[in-house]
Amino acid sequence: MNLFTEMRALVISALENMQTEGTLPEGLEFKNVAVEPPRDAAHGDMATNAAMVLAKPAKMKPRDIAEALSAKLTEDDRVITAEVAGPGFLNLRLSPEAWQGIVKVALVNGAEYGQSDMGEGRTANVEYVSANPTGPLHVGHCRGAVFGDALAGLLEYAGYGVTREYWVNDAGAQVDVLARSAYERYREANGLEFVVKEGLYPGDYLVPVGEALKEKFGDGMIDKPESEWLEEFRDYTIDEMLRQIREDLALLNVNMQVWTSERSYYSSGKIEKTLEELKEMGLVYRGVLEPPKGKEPDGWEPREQVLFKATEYGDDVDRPVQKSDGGWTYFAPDLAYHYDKVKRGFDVIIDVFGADHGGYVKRMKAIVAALDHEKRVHFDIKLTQLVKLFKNGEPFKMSKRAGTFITLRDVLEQVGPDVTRFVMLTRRNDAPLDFDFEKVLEQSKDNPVFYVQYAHARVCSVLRKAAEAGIAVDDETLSRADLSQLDHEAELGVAKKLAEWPRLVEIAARSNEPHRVAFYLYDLASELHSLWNRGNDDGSLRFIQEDNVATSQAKIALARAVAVVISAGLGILGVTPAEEMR
RNA sequence: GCACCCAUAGCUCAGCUGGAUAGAGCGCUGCCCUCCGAAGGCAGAGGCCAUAGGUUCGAAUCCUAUUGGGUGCACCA
Repeated sequence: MNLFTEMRALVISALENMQTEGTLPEGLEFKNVAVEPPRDAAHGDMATNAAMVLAKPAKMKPRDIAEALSAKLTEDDRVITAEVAGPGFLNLRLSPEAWQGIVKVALVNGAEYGQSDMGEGRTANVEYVSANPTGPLHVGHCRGAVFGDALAGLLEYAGYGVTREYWVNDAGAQVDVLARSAYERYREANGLEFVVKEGLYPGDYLVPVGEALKEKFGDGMIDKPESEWLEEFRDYTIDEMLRQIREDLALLNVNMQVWTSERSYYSSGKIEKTLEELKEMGLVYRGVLEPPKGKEPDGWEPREQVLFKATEYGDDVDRPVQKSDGGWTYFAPDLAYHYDKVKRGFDVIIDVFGADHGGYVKRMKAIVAALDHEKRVHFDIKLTQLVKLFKNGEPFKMSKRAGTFITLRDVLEQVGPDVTRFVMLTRRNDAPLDFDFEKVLEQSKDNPVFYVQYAHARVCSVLRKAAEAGIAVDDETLSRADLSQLDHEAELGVAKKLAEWPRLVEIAARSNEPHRVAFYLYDLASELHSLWNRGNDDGSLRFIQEDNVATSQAKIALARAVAVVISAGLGILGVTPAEEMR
């Protein structure tokens, strides 16, 4: 239940009513009529722009429409006043009962309060992390992982059937490099000196791999040519890297449903098929690209390649799919993969990339635009900006050579998954994020993670205290409490915030912005803390009222409803709510 | 050179796909602990939303240009 959409429905039906009465002309479009919370609470509880939106098409003055509409709306029990204001806004003030009803709805529906049906059962594919399996995940991957996972959770909550997917770049030159790097560690495990070779991965994370390879092959591969060991070393090392990646993600509570292997595309013929189809559409040709102006790469020379006509769909240049030696470029499997996602029937496809891959957005969009023949798919790409690490306010420089390279696992071991996840979402995805190892663990009001967790824990504390005092506080009982006692403006304020929750979910889901959930939870927590603090001065605002079970239950119901929403919201973000703070 | 992202209080950032007098935290100023949790609370000051145009009833939000910052730019993934 969404009180805002209900009130919008009320406004629409009032407008239709006016049409049948002849006070408003027929044939108007109500699409842009909105009912929103006002920016300033002094303006009332909700505001509608109906009069302003309709004034022009109806050829009427906004105020005339607003006044007629006002008379209609106040006939409803829930609407106390509907005042015309400003350029033609209609400010609604709702009855206390309307807000008290929200508390009950939240308690009855529990974790489902706020769930939306805007997805209407449509399916969404969210691809994220997709880091190359050539090493452990680092903090940069972490943000993408958290963002993608929270976005997936958000879309689920909004009624989509969500697939979480990881694209494994297990093909191409990089994994051969990985195999050669593992080979050097294998030699080392066999007692030979380890030398850092140009172009190989020097990281010591391959040391155990080298040892495992020694277990497997003994010293038999030491002097063998590459052709004898490359394939087996590569497969083993990739598997091992993927195992670690899976493990790290699991520690972060990220669990992918589908892992799609790039290599499988090479053998399946999917790349050829996709290109064949594009060729039939006239979107593939042999040609020579112009060198980029202003910044000519070293050793540039004109070369004939097979190109995808990405410019046809908004890209800046056409993109090579086949190298001059006949091999596929990295772009070719991407083409086939995205076509595959389209063909798998998803209604929504989302790629989550790091900001350093921003240059790929246009070509990816070109792919989907070209291959989504029915123009059915909603395709979006979200970029996550860099994470800057700090320790006690001091910038923390990462360096592989100095051994200060921070892996995802380092972060999780120091900070834990809940804090990590929440902090990563306290900033818009396209804004850089500062992550301070000390500050994120600080237990103070300045730390949003703590602030939200604390609000939840406080409610749990009230429930425990009330139960000790012999007051029944199960949700069933609370939902039947006499909520009309929640008549104080501070209490209604909390209820009003709760009423915004379903609306917030839809806004966040529509824009694919899970950070909005985190900010909302902060605001909601703030409402609860504020009410709590007022209880310090004004005893009648405390949740537990001595010797008055009925009143206590009403007030506790409000608190519990807050906890229900915080819990649901944290659930979307993949964060466990705290029962108590220690 | 081109493309994409960004620019909002002294600082760090929100801002509802165009709504009213632009918000929060930190910092600053002033008050406040006999209290279901003061690891705080309440209040106040603080703004030309980078700049200049445009679109319209209405712009931080959309368009164009400019300035300043980040990222990326064929035969690597």
